[in-house]
Amino acid sequence: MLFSELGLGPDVLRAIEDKGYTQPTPIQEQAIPWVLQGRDVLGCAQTGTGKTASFTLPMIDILASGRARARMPRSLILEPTRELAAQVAESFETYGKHHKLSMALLIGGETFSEQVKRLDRGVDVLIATPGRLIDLFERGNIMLNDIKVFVIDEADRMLDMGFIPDIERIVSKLPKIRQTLFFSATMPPEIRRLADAFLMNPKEISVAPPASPAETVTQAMALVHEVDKRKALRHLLRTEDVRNAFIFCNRKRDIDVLRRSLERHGFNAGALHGDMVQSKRTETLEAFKRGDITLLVCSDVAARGIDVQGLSHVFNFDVPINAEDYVHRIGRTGRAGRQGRAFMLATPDDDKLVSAIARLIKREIPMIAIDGLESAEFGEEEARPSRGRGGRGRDRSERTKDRGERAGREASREERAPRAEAGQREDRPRDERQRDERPSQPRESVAAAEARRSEPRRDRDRDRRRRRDDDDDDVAVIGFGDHVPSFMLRAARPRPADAARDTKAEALDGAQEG
DNA sequence: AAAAAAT
Repeated sequence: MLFSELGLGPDVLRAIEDKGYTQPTPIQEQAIPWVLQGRDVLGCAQTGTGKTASFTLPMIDILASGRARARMPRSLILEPTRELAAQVAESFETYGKHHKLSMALLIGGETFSEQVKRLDRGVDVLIATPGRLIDLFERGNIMLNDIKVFVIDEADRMLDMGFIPDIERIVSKLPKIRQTLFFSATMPPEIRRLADAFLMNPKEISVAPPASPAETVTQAMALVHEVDKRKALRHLLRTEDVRNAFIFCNRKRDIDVLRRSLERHGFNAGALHGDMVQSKRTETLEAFKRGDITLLVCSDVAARGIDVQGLSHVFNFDVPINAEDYVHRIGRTGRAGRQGRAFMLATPDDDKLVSAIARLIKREIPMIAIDGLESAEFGEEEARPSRGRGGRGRDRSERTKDRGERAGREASREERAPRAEAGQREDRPRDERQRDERPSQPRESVAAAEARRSEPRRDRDRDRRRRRDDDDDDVAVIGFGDHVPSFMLRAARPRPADAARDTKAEALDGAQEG
């Protein structure tokens, strides 16, 4: 089957040809003729199947043959993330280059004024993430009365992200008579219900997931101790022939730490996650696509759908919490028939997550050893320097139990005479002991006291992590020994209330407060 | 054990 047989107009075909494509993918082959006929489509397809072009190509054709009324937008595409929205906009630009269609990319994190200006000039296509679209609509900047083609992309992910109420609101502003294209990688009952509500007599299309990563991506996993992860990663980066790679972390706060660590060791790394300002996100992704940056340390914002041509490697610095995310992450490489390689660093604690992944992909991930690193074993206790005492030599259930009991002890102590149980204090880390030297506050409820107590502890841990990163990677800092720096006994950013209390406490020097 | 999205 060729693109030229699908009923697309000559200008779109020319753009496709310019791009060097002749054969449509299965989803394009199945969807395009129906979309051109004006039918609603319910498409079950993952990213990487050529789904985006399956709606942009016919939409360009439809829009080209129609006319805008009072310059109102005639089509709307909703995407779950800003990067995906930007990618769809690129697709419109690529395939619509022989047309005079105008579009607006309406995503958060960018200034309103540019988007509003564009809307005022009149656009044919809106490509948006839900939040910004609603915002602009409520400010009266968008008319949705003339939307003829509406696309919901990645519906299951929208569901995961809690966007469904937003989508329902948006749909309620659209004309009842319209064409709706609805795409989802999976069809759980809630998604099916949603589709029933939004679509009219849809043509259902389902394509096999893209060649499962198992076939085009060579996978491997190293089992290492938490403290050795960065070293293990560096070893892989040096021994593998890495052209460019995504390095996935589970937590945003770990991303920049890892990026800096890589940079210190001479790697060319950027970062991408949802807490960065949008301009930086865009800039970084562009630099990565150009090859100015070769390593991109990222969160799952980049796990799905982001298409970087010819990505050679994916590294899972952390084992993903959801098994499906593993498939999405490694699916960034080995695309379009190319070979890709995916490595994962697991720690002894990741036992269950790794088996869940193996179950999902129906195969074991081959285990490799890293030269010069002691390899770890599943089920082995993992040293947790950042937790202070109680990490080594005891298993997790014991530790958890201990923490629970300790919390209980402290709570009851708070209720009774706070200083009475000196004997038990030796069980606790020194910094906590010292905290107790402060005057107690009898009127504070137990819950409030616990909340107050746990807050500085979080800040302490954060500081400790920062310190570790400044140290040489190979040196694990375990606890503080006998010295507790005074700043550790305060919150890192004292709120005015805390500060006041602390000063007061010092002044009273142990006296009881009323 | 997390991340994604409006400000």
